[in-house]
Amino acid sequence: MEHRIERIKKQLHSQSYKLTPQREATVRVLLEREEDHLSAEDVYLLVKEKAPEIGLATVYRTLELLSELKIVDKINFGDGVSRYDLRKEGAKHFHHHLVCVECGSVEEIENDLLEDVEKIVQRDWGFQVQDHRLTFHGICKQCQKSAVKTT
Amino acid sequence: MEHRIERIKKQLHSQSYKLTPQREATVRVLLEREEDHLSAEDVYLLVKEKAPEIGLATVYRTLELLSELKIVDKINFGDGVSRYDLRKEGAKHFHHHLVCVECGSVEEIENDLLEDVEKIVQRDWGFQVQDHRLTFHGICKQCQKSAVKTT
DNA sequence: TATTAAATTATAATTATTTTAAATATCTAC
DNA sequence: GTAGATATTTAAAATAATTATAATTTAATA
Repeated sequence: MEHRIERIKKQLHSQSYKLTPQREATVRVLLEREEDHLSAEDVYLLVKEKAPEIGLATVYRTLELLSELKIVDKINFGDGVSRYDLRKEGAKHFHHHLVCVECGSVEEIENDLLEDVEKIVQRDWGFQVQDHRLTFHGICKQCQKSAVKTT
Repeated sequence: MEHRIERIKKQLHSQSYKLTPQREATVRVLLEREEDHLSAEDVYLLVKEKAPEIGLATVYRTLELLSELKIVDKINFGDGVSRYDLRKEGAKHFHHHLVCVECGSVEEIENDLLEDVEKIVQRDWGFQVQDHRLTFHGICKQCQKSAVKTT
């Protein structure tokens, strides 16, 4: 954890941004809840536990900054709020998501399943791919099981 | 065009929804601008030309309804507004998008590039895929050309 | 063509996010 | 260690997107 904070501190400094206590608290929340997909409001409430004086606008600004630096990815699952997802260390690509339309759970897929597809896009459409967003909507394992039970 | 409106009318009636002039005007705008990715506001302004008395809330409700009936797909490119994209007739899957980070243009890919990937997700993650959202971010053909020129 | 449930209008309310200006704090260089 | 320049935060207000409300109107059916 401390190691990752140090790294982020360096990333900020290299662009002459400062690591303020508010920013550090925000990053810590993101690290602690790495598996989740928190909205700005969610992050705000959690950061408030560490740094009660922080304002919501600061959280928004911090998340925006981390997003620019590619430390977090901003995603939207269509529910009206932006969510922020920490990039895995050393990950070349943004990971994919499985959103269950029954229970709303969100699972992550680390494997890069799009290598071939990106090659095709590059070759056949002449589009120089930099990043992607891939989300599947469907029924998760758990909900499939429950559906069988109740049938 | 008239044929597609008729079909949509039947789809509405089959769920006991009415095809009001406002809804028809909205659908016509979507048909006329099939290649675009209009926001609710965009649609509203265009519909107003045909039906000046329409309210923005009605446009939102209509788009929401069309979305439920799978006549349009609601997408979000991360710019804070939802966009509405007419489903191609007979398309089994939602098409993909290429968003240029330089000029903001959005290109559509009709081909289903995810068949294999969906099989893998189904098999290895036990996730029953119903739909997907795939967007690539990068540099479009035109912007690549201009970049070469200015270098 | 009268009926009835569904839909629309206009307005207000919510929710998410961003901006502003004044006050404060971080990091660098000394 | 500390001053100073600059970045950052705070708090509040503004903006933007979307949804809800209640009264009025209208589309489709019999």
